[in-house]
Amino acid sequence: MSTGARILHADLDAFYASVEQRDDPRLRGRPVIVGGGVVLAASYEAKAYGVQSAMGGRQARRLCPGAVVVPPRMAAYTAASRAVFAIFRDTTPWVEGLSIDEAFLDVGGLRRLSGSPVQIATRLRRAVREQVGLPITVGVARTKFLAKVASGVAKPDGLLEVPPDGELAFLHPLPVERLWGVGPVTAAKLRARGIRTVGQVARLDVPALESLLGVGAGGHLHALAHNRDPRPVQVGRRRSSMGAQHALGAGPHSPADVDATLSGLVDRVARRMRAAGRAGRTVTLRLRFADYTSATRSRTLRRATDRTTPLLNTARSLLRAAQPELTRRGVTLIGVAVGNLDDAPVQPELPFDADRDVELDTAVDAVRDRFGAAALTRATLLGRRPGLEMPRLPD
DNA sequence: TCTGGGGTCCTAGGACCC
DNA sequence: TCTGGGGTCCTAGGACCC
Repeated sequence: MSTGARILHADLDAFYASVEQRDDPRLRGRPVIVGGGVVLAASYEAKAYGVQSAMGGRQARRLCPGAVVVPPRMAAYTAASRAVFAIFRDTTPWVEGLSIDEAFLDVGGLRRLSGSPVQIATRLRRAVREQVGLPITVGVARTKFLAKVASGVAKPDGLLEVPPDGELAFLHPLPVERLWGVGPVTAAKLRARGIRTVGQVARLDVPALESLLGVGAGGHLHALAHNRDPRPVQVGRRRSSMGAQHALGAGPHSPADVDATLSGLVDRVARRMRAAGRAGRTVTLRLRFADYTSATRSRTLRRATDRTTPLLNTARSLLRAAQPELTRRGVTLIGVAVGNLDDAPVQPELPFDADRDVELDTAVDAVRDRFGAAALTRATLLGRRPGLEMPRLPD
């Protein structure tokens, strides 16, 4: 068992923009911005001018007037992502996808077969370049967290290994913003205490960090600063929610307009769920108001569904309840997400399942014996266990 | 700096169960 | 009649990531 660096974090560089440059030679070497109203991705030539993801389009154009702005082509990005992930899975069966353009790979058991992790990473980068035509950066380390930090430091088109005996020397000089999980809010709180580097975080004790950031975040950050990250690479993770949202203009928007938008969103999500063979139980309505505050309203159904009608009815009912607030505060964004997605989407018809019946009967009897609860019916038990669907009830 | 669209994870209180 | 503790589920909000 190797305890050395064995985790790869592979991350495509400026993914959408790189696909555009690959497919249109005229864009190569030029600053490219993907997206219209907002920057979805910027090529490294554009980033040199200060253009960043999530930046407003107007500001981006001001920073980089020479940029070529292209609309997104999601189908092309999806196809490129599939090709790259095929190379990942060709490298090792232990692949944990994080998003459309990055993944963790555990190559710890492959030394004899494929060479050292750095050799494997080198070949992986070459394969992605030659077969898909895209630049990719790989971080190599003993933990997922450190591999992710390493790829961030090595970008773009780089490869960086953090050797196990050099972990803290690598980590501690870095600015806290490099830590995965430290965003603007946490960074500002730390900065207010004069804490700028990971090493400074590491010198704080847990109670100090917890009082500053809360119990969860404080403990988490303390562990990361000391490079404690026991999480294994997880294969076959599935998403737990699917959603769609749409930013409306400044408004005002009539209830009919909002409802039409809502219908379109629910329809889109429901179609995607059916295409993916997933069903869900929790419908969440997301709202953003004119002052950019936001709110969510959710309701959990008794049974999972992938049907448009019940999902839309639920979303509409949440919307109706929030209507006064919408009118008063002015709605600027509306979103719908379905969560609690089934783990077992392919649910064969269940005309009869003796094992389940016996299991339930036994459970009900045991509860009755112990609590003498005459009111405790089989139905209440079923209601508490949504995954368990009974085709028939006794009595 | 006036901000899209897709997600994950965490926290906290209340209801409810055992 | 009052009391205790552990656990899960639901809802809402928030931080963060790409």
